[in-house]
Parts: sequence; structure tokens; C-alpha cells
Amino acid sequence: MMEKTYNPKQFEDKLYKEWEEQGCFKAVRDDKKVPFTVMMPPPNITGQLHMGHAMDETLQDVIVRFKRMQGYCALWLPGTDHASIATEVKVVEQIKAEGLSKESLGREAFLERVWQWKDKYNARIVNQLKKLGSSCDWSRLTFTMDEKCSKAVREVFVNLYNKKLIYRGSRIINWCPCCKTALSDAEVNYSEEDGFFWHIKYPVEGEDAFLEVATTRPETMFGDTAVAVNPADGRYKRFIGKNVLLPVLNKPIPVVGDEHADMQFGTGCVKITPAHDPNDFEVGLRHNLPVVRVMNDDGTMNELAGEYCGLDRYDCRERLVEKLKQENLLVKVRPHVHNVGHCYRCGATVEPIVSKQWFVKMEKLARPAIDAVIDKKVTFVPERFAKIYYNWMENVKDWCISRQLWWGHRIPVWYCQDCGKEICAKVDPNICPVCGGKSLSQDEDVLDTWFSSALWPFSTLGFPEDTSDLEYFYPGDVLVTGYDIIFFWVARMIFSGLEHMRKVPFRDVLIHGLVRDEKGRKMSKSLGNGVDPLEVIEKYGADSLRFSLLQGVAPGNDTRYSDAKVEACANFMNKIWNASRFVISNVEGKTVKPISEVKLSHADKWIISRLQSAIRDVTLALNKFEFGIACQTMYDFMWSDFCDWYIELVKPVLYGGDEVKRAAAESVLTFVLQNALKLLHPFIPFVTDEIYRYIPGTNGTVMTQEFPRYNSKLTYKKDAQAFGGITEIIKAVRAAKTELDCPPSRKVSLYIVTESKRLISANQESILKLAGAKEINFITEAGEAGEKVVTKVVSLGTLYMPMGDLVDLEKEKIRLEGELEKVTAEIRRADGKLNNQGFVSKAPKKLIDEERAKLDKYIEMRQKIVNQLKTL
RNA sequence: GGGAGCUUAGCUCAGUUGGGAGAGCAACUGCCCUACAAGCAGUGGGUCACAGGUUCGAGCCCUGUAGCUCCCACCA
Repeated sequence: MMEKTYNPKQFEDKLYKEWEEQGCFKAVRDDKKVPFTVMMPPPNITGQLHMGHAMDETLQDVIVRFKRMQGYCALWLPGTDHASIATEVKVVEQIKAEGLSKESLGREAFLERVWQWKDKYNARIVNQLKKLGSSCDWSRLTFTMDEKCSKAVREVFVNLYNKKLIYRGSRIINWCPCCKTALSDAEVNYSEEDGFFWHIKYPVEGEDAFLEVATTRPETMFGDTAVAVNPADGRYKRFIGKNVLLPVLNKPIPVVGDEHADMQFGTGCVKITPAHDPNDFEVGLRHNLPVVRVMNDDGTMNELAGEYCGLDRYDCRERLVEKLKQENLLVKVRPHVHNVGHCYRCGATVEPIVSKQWFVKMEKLARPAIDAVIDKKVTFVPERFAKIYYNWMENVKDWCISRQLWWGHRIPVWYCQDCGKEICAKVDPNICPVCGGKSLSQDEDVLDTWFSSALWPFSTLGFPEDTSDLEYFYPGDVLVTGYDIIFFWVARMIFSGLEHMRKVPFRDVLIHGLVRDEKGRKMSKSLGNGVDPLEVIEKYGADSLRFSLLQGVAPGNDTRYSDAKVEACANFMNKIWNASRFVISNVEGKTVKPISEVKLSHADKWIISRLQSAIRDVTLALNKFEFGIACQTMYDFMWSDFCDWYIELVKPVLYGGDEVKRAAAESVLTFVLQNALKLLHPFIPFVTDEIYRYIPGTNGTVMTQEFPRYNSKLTYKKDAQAFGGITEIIKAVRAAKTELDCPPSRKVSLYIVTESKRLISANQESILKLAGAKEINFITEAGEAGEKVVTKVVSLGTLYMPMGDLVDLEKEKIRLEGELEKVTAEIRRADGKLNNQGFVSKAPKKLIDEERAKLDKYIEMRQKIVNQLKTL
């Protein structure tokens, strides 16, 4: 016996455990099956899953369950990411609260702490994924710092190094003074900030003249090694080759002519600080300028800043400006809005700084990765995201992969203390291969997190070993992720797959939007508007949450989370629950015949036909990753067709005395419910499986059943369509009663003029029950129904309902006139179309025929209404 | 500076080969009818941002305009 109310808590955990124990999620190579591979984007171990994850995981789970039911060998490989910088920031915060620091702990002890952190959050994330119902293969759970991932990272690093695609060099990088590490370009977020333009005098050496330089960062002045003017700039041309004196330091620096100086912008004179600005760095290279770094790693000024040494960059700025003012070198200060880069993890203002770092040379890697998308070896869904990808890939600069952090994959490079040789090796070297020296020290830095993420599609399957899994499951089929990490991750997986596996890592990239809060804001910690998926599951159940994240969402679009939406979905779950309870209570303990062995009524055929449409539409939608459409289709089928119509239609049959008809109804109810549950299962796995087990004749879980297939033999086109006429009659009677304020409980008599007597007779009971009527009389003309009647014209004929005193003939006349007007408008519309030469000659024949049929129908209806009006 | 998305019912949003505008929530009316009041039946509500164009036909395709959001690049 099913419980009376839908209570997900009673079965969600139980079912998950069972699935897991029975090995339902396990993907083992099976050469009789076609593999279908989805690699879970490994969530960061920085915290717990948020709504965005919940959506991401749900989408993947739907796809995987769908494919698994379709008979694929479906692998959904789960994992978590060590998230180098993000996690390190978190753990540093944590130990700071204990009065400790990274440095005081030392590398080893610190890493010990991070591993503890990892264990805690990894477990939490796994638990959350399970709560959501994720059907991933837990036996393959991978952490990006697992042995196998480390091996893959080593392999790839060394290979790229040997191919000279990884190099070490001094370049301008983004430096986070707070995390004290280099960042890649992708890890910097720019935002507009109000700042100032300081106009500073640089006196010309040996002349009573000066160049006015405008800068937004005066404190970098100490690192100036030139002033640039445009060679075509008449104002300053003559100074090129001369020196100016750097204020405060009174150090002579040359004036150079360079296109970089924009004559229209600022004063036309640019201070050149190669060590602290990417453009200036380039200018410096062109003019062979020295690179003078004036800042320390923590954002304070170094000894080259003279008296400002040790000061924070902003304090230095303030004092320096003050000094310039005193020395009369400050011309003016103008407010200026400019874009400032921030660290994507801690938010601190990043400082472009010259630094010796490791880089991946992108040029050769990018081209094939671009071509792979052009050649459709990888397809972005929706397509528009390919553009974003191209744009980034085509302009990509070399990738800075070294991080001055402790948590992460250590760079596999050693330096010989004796001969200075740099050794890059897959296995830790003991002696220097050149001089045999034994004092080797490993590079202190770790790799960018995304370096290991980029290998995820194959490192998880055993690369660099030639494993059977790799052969079978690689490349993956679909990668599901948000548009925010196309650059970080998707792009890098594509070029890595091509470079190291010679094959793209996946066929489709399904990009989804962000989950926002009720007001459309991004969910974030600082706003405190995040909603914890676990809390929602606790309150409404995982199925409701899942459905709410899928429903009404267009591919790639952002969506809003709201409790109201989840509540509406919970109502749907409740609806499914109760409808199922109804069906099961009627068939429990019985042997139900297959529908092929019973005589089907019009209503039976109609609902089976509707089911076929639903199966077809859901399958089509899922194949195109249109989850919103799939949900809507199922919702309508389940709620409107099955519950509101079919179950109501079947009640008189079940409660009537005809055993044969009853048996047929039971067959159909069972058949439809069973199929509907299968159809719904990928979306709402828990409730469907819980119910499925109560259906007589089922054995075990629904998740291993075959996904329903559209069967054209079960569409019963003619009968199903004919049944539409019956529902029309029922609706007409209901509407008439409401219009007349007739209580639903009051049964009316129906008089019908029709040419479809047989059809209506066959469905008489349904009409009586659902319309709230007591009898149906077939008549040949209106008069037979009496005087005080309400008239409804429907496709199958004209309905008359004598309603006694409830009928106000005047009102009835007005109402009919209104209907006449509507029908006339329809006739005008159809007529206009059919009289349009263009339409008739160019529109598809099917459409024209349909339009003709409509016109005929409306003309007939108009005639009936006119006749009726005459009698009033 | 370049690019993308959005603008449809009071609210949140669907609407994918161009062929009579939809859902949920809210509102209104009436109903506890043995699956479900977390429900049932019925009703109202939209020049589909604006202006042009293509087409027999445009919410959908093209051009432009406005507002909002986002991404990339960047001005020292």
C-alpha cells in the first residue's frame, strides 16, 4: 500500500542506497553496448555545492539516466578538484583564525592541513551529490590530486616541455599581492573604478623645459625607464633622444619615440614602466629599456623606491603625490574612471609585474582547437557559445601556469645546485644527468589548477597508460558546464585532448546559464543570497528541486531560483503520487493484461495516443538538450491528459459493473502509468522509482528499464481525434453550467442534434459523469429540447440544455450573439486566407486543406447558431 | 572599442525548421464529486520593446533604434 501523501523523505535516501548497492551506477566496459561518457566537472573542494552545481549535476544526471535507459553503457565519472589557489586561500584563512600562518607552519604541515580540509569537504560534496540523486559511478570517484591525475600531469608537462611548448621566462604577469602568486589572464576580473589622472612634470635634462606625463599609478614612477612620445607628434618630436629627469629620484631616463603613445590621449607623453605594465613591457623590448621592478610580492615598495621603501603601494602613492605637489611637479589631478584588475579568488587589485614564471606556448595548440570546433568535431550547444570560444582562442596569449602556492601539483622541474642544469622529468631525479651532482632542488611552485583540469577527460580514465577504459570511454560524449568557465576549462580541455590524445575530448559542449536569486541577482556569499540545495531538498525533496531547475529553462539562459517554483514542482510530485496511488489501488494484487489483449475504448485509445506523442516529444527534446520543453511536455501529459481527463473518464468504468470494460481500463491505466514513470524517471528519479515498484508485474527498479519508444501503431489517429469531439462536448456543458451559475451538483439533461450518434452513445457514460448530466437525448431539431434552453455549438453537433428558471432568454441571446461574432470572425479569417492567391498558390497543401476544413466547420457552426437565434 | 543575450499576461518565464499567442504563480467565480483542497471546474488578462524591410503569411528571418544584463579587449 502506498502512503497517503507524497513524502520524499521516506524513500529518497533508501532508494539511493539501493541503487548504489545494486551497482546501478557502475559503468563497466561492455562491447555489446555503445558507450556514453559524461565527465562531471569536478566541483572545487573549497566548500559545498550551490544551486548552480545543483543545476549542472541535474542536467548531467538527466542525460545519463536517459542514455542508460536507452541501452547505452553510460559512464558518468564523478570527481572533485583540488582548486589550488581557492583552497589555499580558504585554508590560510582558517589557520589565520588560529593565529597561525602558512610560513609558521611550513610547507609540509600546511599541506597536511589542506588534506584534512580536502577530506572534509570532499565527503560533504559527495554526500550532496548523492542527495541530489546523481547516478554517477562512485567506484571511479577521482580527485584531481590523486595518483593517476598526478601521473597524467607529469606526463603532459614533460611532453610539452620536451616539445618546447612549455618554457620558463620573465614576463609581465598578473600578480596578486594578497595571495602572493602569479595568475593567468583568465583569473583576473576587471571592473571600472573611479581613480585619478595625475599630471606630473618630468624636467628635460639640461633644458628649462619639461614633459607633462599623465598617469593613474604614480607610485610605479620609480620603475620608469623612459618617457614615450609619438614620433609623429609635432609637440614633442624634438625631445626624442634627449633625457628627462625622473622626479624625486632625479634619475635621467630617455625620451623615446613609439607608436604606443597616443597623441589624442592624455598629454601625449607616456611614462614607460616595463616592469609594471604589459604595454610598457612591449615598448621596453622595442627600445631595449631596462626593466626595473619597484614592488615586492606583497604589494609594498622595494628599496628602489627610495624613501618609500617598505610602504604599501597605496600609501606610497599618497605620499609621493604629496611630495610632487610640494616640489611643484604636480600639474593637475583629474578624476578618471579606469578598469582595474582583481584577483578572482581574493578580490585584491592585481599588479602587473615582471616575473619569472612557467608558460605554455599557445600558438601551436590553439589552431587545431579552433579547427576542431569549425569542423564540428566539437559542437557547442547553444551554438552561439562557439563564438565566445573562437574569440578567446584566436587571441589567446601564452598561459602562465606557475603559481607561488603550496597546494597543487608541484612543477616537475629540478635545478642542479652544482651545474645549474634544469631537469624536467617524469620521475623524480636523484642525480644531475649532466654533472652527476646530488644536490637537486625542485622548483618551489605549483601548477595552475586548470592545468590538471584540462586533462580531466582522459586522466580519469588512466592516461598515460593505454587502458581499456580509455579506449572504450574516450572521447566523451557531452560535457555540461556553465558559460563562466569556457575559457578556464572547456578551451583548455579541447586543446589538451587534441595534443595528448589526438582526439577531441567530447562531441557536445552543453552550456547552461547561471542560477540567480529571486530578484535576478547572482547568488554570492557576499550578498548572502545563496540558497543551499540541501535545505531545499530537506524541505521539498530532491525531485522537486531537480524539476524546478529544469522547467521553463531555455538552453544557455540564466534562470531564477524561487521557493514558489519549487513548491509548484512539489505539487506536481504530489499529483503524480496521488494519481499513481489511484491507479495502484485499483490494480493492486491483480494480473493486468497487456493492452494488446483488451478491447480499447475511445478514451483508452486517446490517452495511449497522447502518451505516444509525449514519448516522441520528450525523446526529441532530450536529444536536443531541450530540458524545458521536455518538462513541459511531461507536465501537461501527466497533469492535464492523464489526471484531469483520463482518470476521471475511467472512474465510471471502474466503478461500473462491466468486468470486461473494467479489465481494459486497468490495463490501460497500468500501461500508461508505467510508461509515464519511465519517461519521467531521468528527471525525477526518486518518486518514479518508488511508485514503479508498487505496480503489479514490475520487478525492481525503473532505472534499469528500457526508455519508452514511440510506437506509431499506438497512435490510433482516427479514434483519438474522434474522442476530441467528446471532450469538447463535456467542456461545453461545464462552461454552460458555470455561465448560468448552475451548481455543478445539479445534473442537467442534454439534447443533441448530431450526425455522430454512435460515437456519442459509445461515450455516453463519460459525458454524463464528467459533464454532470443525467441523460442524453438525441433529437433532430431544436424545438424538441423545450423553450428555456441554453445552446452550445460544438464540432459534433448542437447541444441543448433545458435549465428552467436559470435560463434568461435575453442573456442567452446576447451570449449566442457573442458566439456568432466569434465564429464569424473565424470565418472571415479563414476565408480571407483561402481567397488570398498567394496563400493558395504558395502555402503547403496540408495547411490549405486544414484551413478549408476549418472554414467548413465554422460555416456549419455559424448556421447552427443562426438557427438557434431564430428560435429565441 | 568589439561581441553576446534579454525586452511576450500583474509576476517568473516557455515558445527551434515562419502557418490561428502558452505555462506556472497571482486575480475572479463556483465546488470537500471515495487519487490529490498541495485539489477540481470555469473566467478574465498580451498592437509579443519600438520603427522599417523580406514574405501569401513574422513573436520567430533581415536592418535600424531604445532600455537592461553579461563577456572580451583596453586608454598610459
